[in-house]
Amino acid sequence: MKKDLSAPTMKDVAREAGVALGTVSKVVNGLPVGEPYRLRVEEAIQKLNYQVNSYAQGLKASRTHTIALLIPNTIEPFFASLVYHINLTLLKRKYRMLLCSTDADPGMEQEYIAMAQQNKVDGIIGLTYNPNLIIEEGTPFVAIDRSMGPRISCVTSDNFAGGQLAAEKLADLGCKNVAFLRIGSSLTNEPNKRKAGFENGCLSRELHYEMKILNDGDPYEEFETFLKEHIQGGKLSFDGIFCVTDHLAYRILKILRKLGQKVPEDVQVIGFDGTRHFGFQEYTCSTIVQPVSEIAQMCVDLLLQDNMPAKPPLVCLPVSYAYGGTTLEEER
Amino acid sequence: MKKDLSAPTMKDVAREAGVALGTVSKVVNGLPVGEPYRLRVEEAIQKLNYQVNSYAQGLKASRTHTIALLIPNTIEPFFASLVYHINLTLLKRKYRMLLCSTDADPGMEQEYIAMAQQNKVDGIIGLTYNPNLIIEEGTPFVAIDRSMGPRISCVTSDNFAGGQLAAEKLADLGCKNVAFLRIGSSLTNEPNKRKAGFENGCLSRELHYEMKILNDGDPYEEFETFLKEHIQGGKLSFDGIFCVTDHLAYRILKILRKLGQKVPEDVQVIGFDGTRHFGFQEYTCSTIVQPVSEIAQMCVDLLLQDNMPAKPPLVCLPVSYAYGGTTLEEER
DNA sequence: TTGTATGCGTTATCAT
DNA sequence: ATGATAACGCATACAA
Repeated sequence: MKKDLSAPTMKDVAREAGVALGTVSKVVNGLPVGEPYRLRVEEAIQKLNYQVNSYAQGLKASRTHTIALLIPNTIEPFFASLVYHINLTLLKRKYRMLLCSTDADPGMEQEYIAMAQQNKVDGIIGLTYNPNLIIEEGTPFVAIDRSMGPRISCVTSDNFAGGQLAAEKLADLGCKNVAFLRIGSSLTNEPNKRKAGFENGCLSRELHYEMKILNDGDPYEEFETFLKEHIQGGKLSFDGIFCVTDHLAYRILKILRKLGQKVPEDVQVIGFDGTRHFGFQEYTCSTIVQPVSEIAQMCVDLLLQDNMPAKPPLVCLPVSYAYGGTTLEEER
Repeated sequence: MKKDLSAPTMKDVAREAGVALGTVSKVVNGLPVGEPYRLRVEEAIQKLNYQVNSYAQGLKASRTHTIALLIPNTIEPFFASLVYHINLTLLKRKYRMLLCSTDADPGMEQEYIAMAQQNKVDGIIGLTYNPNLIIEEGTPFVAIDRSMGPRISCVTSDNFAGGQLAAEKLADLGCKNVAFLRIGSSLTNEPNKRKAGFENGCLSRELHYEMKILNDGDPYEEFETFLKEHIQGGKLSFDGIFCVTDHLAYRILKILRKLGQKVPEDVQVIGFDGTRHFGFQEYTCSTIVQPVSEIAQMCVDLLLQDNMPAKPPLVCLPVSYAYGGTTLEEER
């Protein structure tokens, strides 16, 4: 018996089965083939433990059944969840995922794109921060949370509606004077619309509001200072706070605790994202939940263009409110 | 000018630069080439925006610079952190990562291995649960947290030492009667040694302990029952609890709160993993921290066998204790 | 040192 | 329907 140092190839299978190379290829790809032939080939495949070589396939067909996902990291809950759901969606379609964790570094993002292109991926899904990212004409690309020009679809939550919903919820829950807190990149991106939505919601419900907006790198202490300034005789003038992310809400909750404010009795807090403890447990705070699974599905659908009408420039998916302990319970 | 529907190849570059194919190959791979040639080739590469085709490379060289990572999901913090750090380590070595999220499903794990093999990965890193996982002889494999036979290296934290450390910490912090709580798969794996380590630590410090061990699927309520049974007149008989993971600790903390027990005043709690809020914030509880970055590095080193002596069957990396609010502060 | 030729494993286009 | 043969883009042994 011959020891195979390398894996068996179609040629080996063909020889074993006593048929021609082309026949084996057809069997492997499920093309019509005479029944007796098919049987013999399948037998040979079993016997030799043959597996197709995706690299040879990809070289020939220039379709690799692989996509690249560019994401800042896999650790922050929202990103982690995106990765998980995109992976799941791809798996159903028998696609592989090349994970590209970029740390939100513009240079790294660009490098990873080059890598993906060299790797002949069938497409790229990217949650990126580089405003000047160069994507070659021929590479299908779907962006998450950031519009990147007309050629590229962008998938995102309905951030405006989410902000609005937060305002309405706070109003429904009895708030009279609320605050919007934000920290994040100064780049224009879709999540920025949460602010406008919130303002809109406050206006339509005649809810008084103030805003405190920081940029990445600004010290969180400014929030503490801001809140302190609004405390008179131990009482915070706000009875509701909308934080642009659950992550921020977490930090604000800590500050509030430190300042002796009770949540939700003294002040109610709503975050954004739908982050859960340990991924699958309770919400970390009352929150506007992003439809991560739907976002994942939409990205993949758009990228692979199955039964997709055209290439919509911007797809906004509906968000929902979830109680997470930092608001008063719904009256019912 | 010819419109390229497909990307330029080495042949195009060679023609553009007026040199032979082989010369271009050498330039691309950094092999010695006459300076004037090199210049012209590099110019042509710039001009045509040439990129190597990894698939052609891989087919020829049967090295793909790609590894597959099998992991249950990317959502639970410990897994998410592993993915992140492994990705980082691979990037430094210019390796790509095929992410395989298995949901800890034995069938899926096996399928993903076949996929990885078809994709000619240079190796696989796997945190898997299938006790009968079949890995072909020729595929380099490094396991995390589970020994998989003599041929395969396993990388893990020093779980035994971690358990022991937890016991010692509790003793140092004044505990007299402690409990060990565990839930998880009944499969034998490395983290199971936490129990033995804890027992050992208790014994050597003459610390009285009890255990409550559940298996996956058992209802968490049993922990609540267990704890209730140990409350006499509102007072819990345990003054320290070691939970096998931070995740479990989180749930136990909720139960303790419900039962009116104050942490850390009435009872101190130590978890395992080193989970942080939102990935980068404070620890979710006082905990035994796994050296995730080192684990990642070790896995990759072992897999790629650079300056690695032999193939050690089991590598245990040192853990450390971190204060996270659920124990009394260290006296100093 | 540079150029040429062959083959990697597959698919697809042909005749048969 | 089946079988031979030519690409796919690159690396490399070998000839120049």
